[in-house]
Amino acid sequence: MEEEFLECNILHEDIVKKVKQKMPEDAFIYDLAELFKVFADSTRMKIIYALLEEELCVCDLANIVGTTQSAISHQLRLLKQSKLVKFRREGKVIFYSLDDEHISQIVMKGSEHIEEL
Amino acid sequence: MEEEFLECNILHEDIVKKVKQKMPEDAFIYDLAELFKVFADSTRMKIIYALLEEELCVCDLANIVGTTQSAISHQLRLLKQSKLVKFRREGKVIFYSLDDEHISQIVMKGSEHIEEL
DNA sequence: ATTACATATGAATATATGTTCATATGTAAT
DNA sequence: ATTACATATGAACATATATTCATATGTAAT
Repeated sequence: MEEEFLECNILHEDIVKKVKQKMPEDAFIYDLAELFKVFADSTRMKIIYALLEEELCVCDLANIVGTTQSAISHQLRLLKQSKLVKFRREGKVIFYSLDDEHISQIVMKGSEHIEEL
Repeated sequence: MEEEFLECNILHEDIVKKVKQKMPEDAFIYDLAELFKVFADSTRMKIIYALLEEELCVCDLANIVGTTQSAISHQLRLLKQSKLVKFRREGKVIFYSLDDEHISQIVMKGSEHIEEL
């Protein structure tokens, strides 16, 4: 017959306090999640794997990944915004390549986890 | 006046062929993207950071993360499905903890990238 | 058995996100 | 200037996903 709305009491107050102190800032967590979002799509992951091998133009990427030029171009924009790829122009063709050594490390750690399942 | 719909010719055939051979299977890429999806949400990232410190129950997680018990519970289900957390029951309380050493490594690599921007 | 409470879960809603289509931009060649 | 083509981009659409709300389940205590 209780009329309370106790969503959730703290069960272990000291532990909660301790963990809260060690938590990173919200903005940091947000940025980190944003970074992992880039890896969280199979089209982008294919692009990344392709670029791990070779500097590639948009058109070749579309062929390798198996989708349209437009889709690749949209995804490259996200990768650019996250500073994961860089590019250079050569006439009409634009070549993309990976911009950061962490990328392969992140991908490798992820694939280790997958392979051990 | 051309009536062709050349979406995208292969520009560098030899390179495309070479990179294609080195590409992982689609299923692997898909699984990898699925894994990174788990890290690609700030609520789950907060849960992960909290669990890096300490084994925690759902209720305490809700307080630390700053959301409802239900939201935490839903997210823990995803983390369970990806084999990233394990749990043990102690009476009414269920304690969650990280299930894999790769998790901290993946998070650390990601945060290195963030911090260098 | 009934009450309390920690957790789980289904359905609904709102929002985010990827692809497609049409079109624009930029560069080179004629 | 005009044509060709590699790439970029805006809008529309479809799908995925996170949270909320209500409610169910499981455990312990009375």
